[in-house]
Amino acid sequence: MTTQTHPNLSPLEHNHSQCVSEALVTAEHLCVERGVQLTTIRHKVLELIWESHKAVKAYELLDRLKPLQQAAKPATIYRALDFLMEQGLIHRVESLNAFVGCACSGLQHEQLLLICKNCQEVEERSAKKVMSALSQEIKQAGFIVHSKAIEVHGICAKCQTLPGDSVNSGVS
Amino acid sequence: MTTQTHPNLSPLEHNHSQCVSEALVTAEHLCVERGVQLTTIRHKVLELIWESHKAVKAYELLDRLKPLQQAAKPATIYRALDFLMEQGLIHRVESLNAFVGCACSGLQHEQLLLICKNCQEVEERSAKKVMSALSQEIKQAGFIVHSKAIEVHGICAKCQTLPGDSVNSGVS
DNA sequence: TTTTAATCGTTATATTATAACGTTTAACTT
DNA sequence: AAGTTAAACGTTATAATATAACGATTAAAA
Repeated sequence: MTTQTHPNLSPLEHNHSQCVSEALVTAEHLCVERGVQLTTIRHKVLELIWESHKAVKAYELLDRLKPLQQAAKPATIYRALDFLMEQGLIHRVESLNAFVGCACSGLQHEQLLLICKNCQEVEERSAKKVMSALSQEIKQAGFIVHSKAIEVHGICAKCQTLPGDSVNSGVS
Repeated sequence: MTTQTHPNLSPLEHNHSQCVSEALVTAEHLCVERGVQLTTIRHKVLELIWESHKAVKAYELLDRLKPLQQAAKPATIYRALDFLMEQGLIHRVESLNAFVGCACSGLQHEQLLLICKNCQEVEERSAKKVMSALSQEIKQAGFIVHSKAIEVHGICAKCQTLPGDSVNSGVS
């Protein structure tokens, strides 16, 4: 297995610190390019989100931010999340009311999210064929798109190989 | 324009009472077939949801149920919604925390939802090509699906032809 | 008809998110 | 560099969404 990227997520199975630093460096560059401020708070929140590839809840982030930022309140987190979403640095997982780092920051941004019920990790896929079929369908409907959410829940490849949890089996 | 179905939604532009009664009759039949109880409360909630093709919030339903059901409390609504979702009689719109009647009840159930930001109506589409591309993509990822949510926000065809609201323009 | 399971009533509370307003900090203007 | 404006943040309060828990009632099964 390579250590370059996250072929199938999980801090244990890829070089996660590299994964994180890539994301942070990219975020820093993008914010400079765009003339927007990746403030200390925003940077910290982005780091916290990137601690794993799991979808993370706003109030969980708040709990984890408080030790680093005494004054942190719900608004602190939600403002940071709003900023990070506007900049395409994180995804909101609509079906979980949760958030996850975006590995494709700055590029094509609406992605297929594969959300594992067992390990909570979220895999992003650009799914080009899905996206083009979707664009066609939308065009046929005469609909003007503002945003898309394509979220699939189930069990990821990694968890399928694991024993127990009575977590396997499902519908295609 | 035909009065048979909802070619492009909105109670004003199709025979909505027929649309509703079809949905209710289908629901009643399905529940009998399945040996599950479409109780008075559940039936009322389903009717309320079908009052329009808009996505409707749980607490809005609660307010509208109260006059018909004195004892209604949040749990009353959420229990009914859970039942209706289990039976595939409604969709949960994940990106709005809201609910909408399902016109395809009992059939293939995971659909593309086109959600209009202007009129709040939700158009369901089976989008076969999208679904098959999605299945392929998921298979490639080695992922086992439990559920899918495919939600697109934007402006529906009908609202595009309307004046004002500075609601048009968007990305494909 | 007894037993069991499903549904509902009720109270309480957890979770998620936003509003509003004043203060501080950063960026822009001259 | 000083004054001006806009962005970000602190803070309090509260709105909106959702679930837990437990007893009472109703329906179904044995």
